[in-house]
Amino acid sequence: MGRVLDENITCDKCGLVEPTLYRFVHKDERQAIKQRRVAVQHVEARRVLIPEGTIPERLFALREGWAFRYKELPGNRRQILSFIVPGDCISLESLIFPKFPFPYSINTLTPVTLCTFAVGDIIRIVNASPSQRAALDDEALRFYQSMTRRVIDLGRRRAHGRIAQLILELEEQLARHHLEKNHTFEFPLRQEHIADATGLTSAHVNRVLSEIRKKNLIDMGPRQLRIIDHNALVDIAERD
Amino acid sequence: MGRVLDENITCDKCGLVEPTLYRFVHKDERQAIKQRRVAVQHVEARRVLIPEGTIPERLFALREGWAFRYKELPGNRRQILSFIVPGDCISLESLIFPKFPFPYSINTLTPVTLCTFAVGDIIRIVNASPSQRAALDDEALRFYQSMTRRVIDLGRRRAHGRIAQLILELEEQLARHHLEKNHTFEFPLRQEHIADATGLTSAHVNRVLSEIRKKNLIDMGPRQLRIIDHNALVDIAERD
DNA sequence: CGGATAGTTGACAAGCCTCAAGCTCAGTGG
DNA sequence: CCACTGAGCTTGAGGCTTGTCAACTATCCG
Repeated sequence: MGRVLDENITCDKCGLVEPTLYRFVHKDERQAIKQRRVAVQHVEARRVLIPEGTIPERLFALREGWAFRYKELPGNRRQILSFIVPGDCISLESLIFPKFPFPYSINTLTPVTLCTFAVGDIIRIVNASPSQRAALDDEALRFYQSMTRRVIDLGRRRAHGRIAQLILELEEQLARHHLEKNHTFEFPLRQEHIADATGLTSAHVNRVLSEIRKKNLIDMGPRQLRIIDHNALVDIAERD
Repeated sequence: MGRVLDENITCDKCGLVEPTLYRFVHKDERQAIKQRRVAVQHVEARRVLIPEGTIPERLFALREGWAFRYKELPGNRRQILSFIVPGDCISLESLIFPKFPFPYSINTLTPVTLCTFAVGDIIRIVNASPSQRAALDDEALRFYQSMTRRVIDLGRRRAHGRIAQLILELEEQLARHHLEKNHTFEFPLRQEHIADATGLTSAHVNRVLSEIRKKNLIDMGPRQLRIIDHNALVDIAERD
């Protein structure tokens, strides 16, 4: 699953040291975590990182690229649960719930660079201090809140609201990792991904997206998105 | 919010000692938890137990009756996130995430009897032993899995599938608490509740439910439900 | 018996899906 | 340099699922 790179890629050069896994670990313990790193890997787009049903023993920290959690259903249906962006911890779940058999899979959305650790090692390090544990719990909380919002979106909002909500949440998620500037950020999702996240079809996503663009609320460049009228977008997200 | 009963209602007489809060606590520590009980309360149906935005300092264990987590949206919309049945811990979240401002409310579905504790007390007791903490983590895991399933239902299933899924999950939830017998269990939900949980309207829920009943898959008595053809129901839940 | 609550049903409309065709654009190989 | 290809985007016609609204019925409870 992708080749193991040489050790020239150091954690020190990594622009994402702060936001990723390291946020759970005190500065003086970071040397310890670096030494635990098992591998640094590149993986292509559209590759399964964690197949449904497995209990991962490896923990991945996402340095570059995007991934997503999803479940496949009979009849060519697919539901995307959440997107994973640079600085996020893939399989965060296995830190929170060791021995958790994933009821969904994780897939790469773009080519990806990730650092690999043993789940047990990290759990031990994180649990060593209450404040590190608290940082992890914060992340778990955000995760839970995001699932809650998704249930609400899917249950009680229509296409426009769901899509606006998704865009706003991605902006927020990226902003937390300092990957957003002037309401502009990387946006590698195909319309099919938006559809599978919002419970729609790509044809309908297309229609809604065109509308939103025609109203000059957002601008979509090549793999990039800019929010032009933030307030109007929030309005749609809440009302629709 | 409901009157405080005298202390004649003892934990010993409580048929739900095992499944409720006590499941997180070793047998020899149960005396300790009993002494922490702040109150035993009756609350009527349709009363807010925890309003959106609050950080509960009280922990409720549900002895009798049902409740539910829900979020209200502009335009008379309401999304029910999950149902809480006898033996469940209301505001389980505040054990897992202390200082968690609820992004939704909790309401009684029926008249309810609940035991009240201080969140801090219980957290201390539960964290005192790894196995107690593990029992809580198990519960948190189930909670997360159930949210995941709901996202999948709402995103990628249609009315029949969502409703079948809801019925099956409730059966499972009640069975865990030994509140199910011969595929029969208490079922106090109005069609409106089913609608708000599945993201449908009560009119449509009615149509779908009638169909399912006409096919003799389930039987609905007064506040009671019996699953007649379990396999067929599972089939609908997965395919639809 | 009266009043409230919940369930049932029908007609119609809206939202979204399905399917399919055509388009754009970036890559690829001759 | 250009045709070819494939992936993704766009658009349209028609149909299905579900929503909306309203009237009616059933049931419960005091």
